[in-house]
Amino acid sequence: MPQPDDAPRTDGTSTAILVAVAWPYANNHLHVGHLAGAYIPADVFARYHRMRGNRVLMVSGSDSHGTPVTVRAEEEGTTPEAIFQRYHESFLRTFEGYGISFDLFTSTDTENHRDVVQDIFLRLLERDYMYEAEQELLYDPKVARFLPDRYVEGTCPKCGYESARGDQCDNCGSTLDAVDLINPRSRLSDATPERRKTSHFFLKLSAFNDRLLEWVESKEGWRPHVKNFTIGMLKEGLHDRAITRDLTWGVPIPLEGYDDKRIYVWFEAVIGYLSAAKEWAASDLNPTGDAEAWRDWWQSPEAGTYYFIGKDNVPFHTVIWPAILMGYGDLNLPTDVPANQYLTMSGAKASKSRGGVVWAPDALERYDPDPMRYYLTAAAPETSDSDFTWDEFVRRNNDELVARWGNLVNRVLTITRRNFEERVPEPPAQLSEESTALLARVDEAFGPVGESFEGVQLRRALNGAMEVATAANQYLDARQPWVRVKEDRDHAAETLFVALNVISGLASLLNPILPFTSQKVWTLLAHDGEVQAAGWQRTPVVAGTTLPAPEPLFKKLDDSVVEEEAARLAR
RNA sequence: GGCGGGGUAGCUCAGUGGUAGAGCAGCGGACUCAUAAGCCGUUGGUCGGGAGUUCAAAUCUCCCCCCCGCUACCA
Repeated sequence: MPQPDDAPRTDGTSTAILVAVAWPYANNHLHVGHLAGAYIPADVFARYHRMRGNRVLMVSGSDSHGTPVTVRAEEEGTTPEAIFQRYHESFLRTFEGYGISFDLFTSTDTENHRDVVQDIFLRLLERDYMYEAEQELLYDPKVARFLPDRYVEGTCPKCGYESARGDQCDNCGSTLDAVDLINPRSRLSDATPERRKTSHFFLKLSAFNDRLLEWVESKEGWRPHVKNFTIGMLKEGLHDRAITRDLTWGVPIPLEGYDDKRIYVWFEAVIGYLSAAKEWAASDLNPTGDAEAWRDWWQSPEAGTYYFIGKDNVPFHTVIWPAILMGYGDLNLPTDVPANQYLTMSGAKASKSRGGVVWAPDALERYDPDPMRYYLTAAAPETSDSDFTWDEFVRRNNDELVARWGNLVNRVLTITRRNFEERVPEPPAQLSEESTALLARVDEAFGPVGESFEGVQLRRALNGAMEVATAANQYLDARQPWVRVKEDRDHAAETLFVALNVISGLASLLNPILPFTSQKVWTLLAHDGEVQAAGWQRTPVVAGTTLPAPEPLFKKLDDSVVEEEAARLAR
């Protein structure tokens, strides 16, 4: 059977890698925090594995269901479908613009997803991992809807704070139960909520507690905050959770007599990873035409499955989703969940609801995707919250991309073309020691840089590649080809030949992070095809090749950008 | 409150037992091919505080202080 990804391999093996990325909630545009937290790391990881010749399937989709979508629709006097559709399209444009290379970006609003969810629901019910039970919840009679705890406000029974939310008091920090609030009122209508009994399906999470704990404790290499947080949760003990709600917008329950209830998003959305893989396999996007191809990623024991999410999503991916998978059976559990922490905006937490957000589509109107990808990778919140500042963006763009890397390419190509009839010069039969050492340096970098990408230590990978660019600049300064070309042409020829080869290696090393400009470098070196298809290795630059005229890879940004963006943020 | 992450040079951060590191900023220098970019040298830290283990601790243990997040019927 032909493989969906037939890129060359460097080590003779090809592994199925599922790159599963958080499902954005379709109630607003994406901001740079989303890009840094999930989409860019996922894409960098996926592109690296494609270069390695692995079969990558990268999927996600819009989360179309949920109370906020419904509420927003009512505010705007439109339908949840219309809200979801608007932002789904925005997401697709954003991904295209930033080069986020999904194999499929679908949504939870598909028949396929409904079928997959209902299949899982029924099997878990059949296996006694679900049960029906009655519970008492708050109901808003004015809008005729049961209220999530968050949508109830009232006086905190512990501290007397008058605007406590149903789930937690912002004043004293206590965790609350909405039915305990004094003078409760609905945030949807200001009506006084009433208690009503309602029946729901519960997922028996408690049944998976021990298995989950054993599984997580066996995981090596997980980020400390992900692993420790999960273990802590499991040691405290899981409680069963209702997975249905009294709603009409969502996946219907596949049983008679539940027309006014829906399967709730937190159970249903994570299933999207599986339904998206199935949708992809059955679609024209799958070059093999084999609708069962999804099994390569979900059932093969050699496959790797990686989930790129923000830290607020950790419990759903390290506890609930694995529990569902265990209950259903015969499906791979997550290999790793490299959740990122938060990206703050000049010190403040990025938030869709509050201001101070850099919107992803907006930023792309003023800046190129690669500098954004570079900065958001270099400053990614991998181990702790990190801060986005325009000052740092401008500095990294100017000092690192323009001055160190872009200028390296530009200066080498310019000197070469001017002095060697626009061709790659012929090196001597025997390279000097320093030339051999530099070529070895770039070739050997593929090892550790690759390992860093595999371990989702993207900042480390980026630094590993950029150090090679520094070494190349040092080499050039030491050998001064612009001087030697006048007195010892062979010496300069060797220098430039080696430098061009190092640049070729760097284009590949940086391609996962900088796909647009790496391809540009590829073209400037007169290589054929795509850098990605050349594999995870340096592609030799051949003497005698005619080189096209270079043009700058990156634009230098003026410091005034910092004030302009600050003014924009303040609006 | 509980749990988790973090507190290392002016700034952003790397570094999990063996004589404190990078980039930027600052200072000095040589060069001039290149988007006035690149290169060399250099100033600068009692590694949050305290105690302990060890021949040796930023790195392990305990206590304390500070910042951030999570606390699952919001996703």
